[in-house]
Amino acid sequence: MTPKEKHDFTKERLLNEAEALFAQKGYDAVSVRQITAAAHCNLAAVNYHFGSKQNLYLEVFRARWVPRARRLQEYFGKFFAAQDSHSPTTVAKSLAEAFLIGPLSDEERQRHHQLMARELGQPTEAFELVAEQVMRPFIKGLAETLRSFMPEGQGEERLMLNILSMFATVLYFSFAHMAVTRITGREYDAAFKARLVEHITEFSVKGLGGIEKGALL
Amino acid sequence: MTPKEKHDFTKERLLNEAEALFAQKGYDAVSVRQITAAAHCNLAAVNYHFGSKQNLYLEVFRARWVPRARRLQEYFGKFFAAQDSHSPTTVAKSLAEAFLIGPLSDEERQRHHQLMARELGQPTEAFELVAEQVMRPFIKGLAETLRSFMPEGQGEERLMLNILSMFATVLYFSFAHMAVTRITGREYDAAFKARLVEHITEFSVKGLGGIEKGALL
DNA sequence: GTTTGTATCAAACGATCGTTTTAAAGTCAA
DNA sequence: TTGACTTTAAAACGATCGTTTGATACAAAC
Repeated sequence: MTPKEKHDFTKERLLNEAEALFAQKGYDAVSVRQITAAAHCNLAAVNYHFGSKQNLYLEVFRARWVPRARRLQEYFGKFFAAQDSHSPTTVAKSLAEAFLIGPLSDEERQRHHQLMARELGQPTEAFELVAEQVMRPFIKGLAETLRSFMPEGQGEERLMLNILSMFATVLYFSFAHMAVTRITGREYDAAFKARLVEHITEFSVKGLGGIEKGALL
Repeated sequence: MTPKEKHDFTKERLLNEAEALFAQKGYDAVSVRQITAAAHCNLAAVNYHFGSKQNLYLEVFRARWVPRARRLQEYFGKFFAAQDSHSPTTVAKSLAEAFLIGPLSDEERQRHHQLMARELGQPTEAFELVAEQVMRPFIKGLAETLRSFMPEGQGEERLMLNILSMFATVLYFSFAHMAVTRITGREYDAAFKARLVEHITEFSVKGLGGIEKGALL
């Protein structure tokens, strides 16, 4: 194994372990020593490869979180396009499907949403990255899609609130995974996740459906 | 000022400042020195009055969070009782009203929801306290109220999911305050908060309304 | 006036933090 | 084989962490 390959592997192991630990415990609760121990490398590796702990955190978003978010958005796009009809309901269903089942493993999904939730509650420099490169374009696209189902020039703000509420619900059932399990007594097996998709779709339809052409109010 | 009074004041200042800092930055990101500096008392005061930093955190929930949650629930109960008719819609409206406007100052509300969000994402011993003493009884009461509007013996799980989704939405718009402002460009003034209550009520009605007797599906 | 108990204080404890240094091990080109 | 360069390693840096100690101030009890 060449040094360059070893280098790359070490760097990637650090990114993986760092992301898992940051998602699980938060930035301050994780030490560089924990990360390097989990990645089976030397303590100094973080500062050698990333310059600082803070920059490793940012790189986790640049190299892991943002690409994964793009994969999620792609999955959503394809799932939505595959629906035989398009309406606010199918938008909601596709979103729930992508974010709660989708292409990610359970562990990956929870990492993803926990990191997002931490940045939502206490934005750092990483939030700028995520907001500009991922959230804004995706929300903009969603809004354009949904706008075609509503009367013209009406309720741009309402549209935004509904989109945010959908994300809120989806995010909640991922990042509060453990708490939901403890409150409801239900495990997150395939059946329950499918049930959640159904629920979130239905729950979201009113907000979106209220802006559907000719929908009953 | 007697020692006992001085003691009490110090202890309460510690609880106040600790809660604010824990909510704002999280447990690990706050040092005992920061807390005692903010409370204008000696470093040793935390261990003298509370035994440890960890126990101070727990005491924040016992002495501050839980009582405030009870005030919120009382406010909800009175607001709901004051409605001239009762339906899933008025339940949703009362919840949004209590949690987004209600009896709390903006700062208090954000503290409250940020602490809750942190425990939801990463439950500690404090979550047991909150779940048993606050969440379970409140959710149980809500479920009983809502059950009277739905067909018998149907959708107990659906009821739970809808209640959780309502809390998810309400929580989101409080704890992600800063992020929502940066994404939407809207400040959380009185007008926007009233708009949020209206939105959340409407957004939640489908899930709850779907179980309303004779509701249109 | 002495004792008792409570609260606060400065100071220091050992442990751990993020980071830096210095040396060693390795590959690759010349 | 030499020299340049990249990566890993052990050790130590100063700073800060949560906690403990011992002294001091002071009101209340006797």
